[in-house]
This record gives sequence, C-alpha cells and structure tokens, in this order.
Amino acid sequence: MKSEPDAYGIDDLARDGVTAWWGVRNYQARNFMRDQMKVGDRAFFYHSNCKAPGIVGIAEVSRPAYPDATQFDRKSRFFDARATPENPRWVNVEVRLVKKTRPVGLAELRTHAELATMRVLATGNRLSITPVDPAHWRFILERLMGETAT
DNA sequence: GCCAACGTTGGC
DNA sequence: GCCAACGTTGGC
Repeated sequence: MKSEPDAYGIDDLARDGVTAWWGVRNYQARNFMRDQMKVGDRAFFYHSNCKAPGIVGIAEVSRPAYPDATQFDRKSRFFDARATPENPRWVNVEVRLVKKTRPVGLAELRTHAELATMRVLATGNRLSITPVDPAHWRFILERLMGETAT
C-alpha cells in the first residue's frame, strides 16, 4: 500500500495505530480492497513520491471495505457527484500498524532478481495498492528484513 | 522540475 | 467503440 509520507507516512500510522485508507479513486485499487483484502491480511507500507521511496513497515487489514465517506462530501477533493449512499462508488479499508521495519528502498528492491516481477516495481506502475506474491512477501520479510514470515 | 507511463474523459 | 487530449503519478 503506497502513501506519500508528506500526506500520510509510517510515523503517522505509528501515532494513530489504525487508519482508514480513504481517497483511493482508481478502480483497480478499489477492487483489490473490495474483493481481496480480508481482515488479518498483511501489507507492506510503501512511501512513494518522496526522497527515499520504499517499504518502511508492515500493516494489517483491521476492517474490510466499506464506503469511503469523502465521496459524499462536497467540500472534499475526493467528492464524487456520481456516488450516492445507495450506490457508493468508492470504498476504503482500515489498516493497523503491525510494525515499522528498516527502510527497504526501491533501489534495493530492484537489485534482487527474485523480486523482478513484483507489480510495484513494474515500470510506470501507478496503482496505490498492488497484490504481493507470497514468494515475494516471504523473500522481503525473511531475507531483507530478517523477520520470520507468518 | 522533467518526463514517461498510465487511467479517464469525451468527441465523434 | 475508438482514440486523442488531458490530468495524475512517481522516479529520477
């Protein structure tokens, strides 16, 4: 899950403990939240569009997809006139911080052939949420972070 | 700040 | 349904 640290970084999540992943306005990313992300699923927290892009922590889904309130808020930049409470268009999940990790930078990720097919590393990838292959998950956790995969 | 890549919009 | 134009993302 990508976030710009200037907007909401790992330290914000460390402070809040739990946060709603609102503001996603991309259909593919929405569908991942709506159709695939289950409570207890884990995710890498990735800092994007910043000086040192990369993975900085691990988060866990704490609430499944539900309508994103900002789509109904006329004052929000995420307002969507086509969305109604009866027919919401956008959803968000909630995630909690599992732990901060050492930063595993994008450049470092790219050096590992084992991770070459990671979606988040694909050229031109702009999706804020991408699935992580279990083998990639384990590799990063065990080999790059020195954690025990669960 | 630049620019490549991508998703969305809207004219036709 | 095609596709050009546009806006956004995000690494560098």
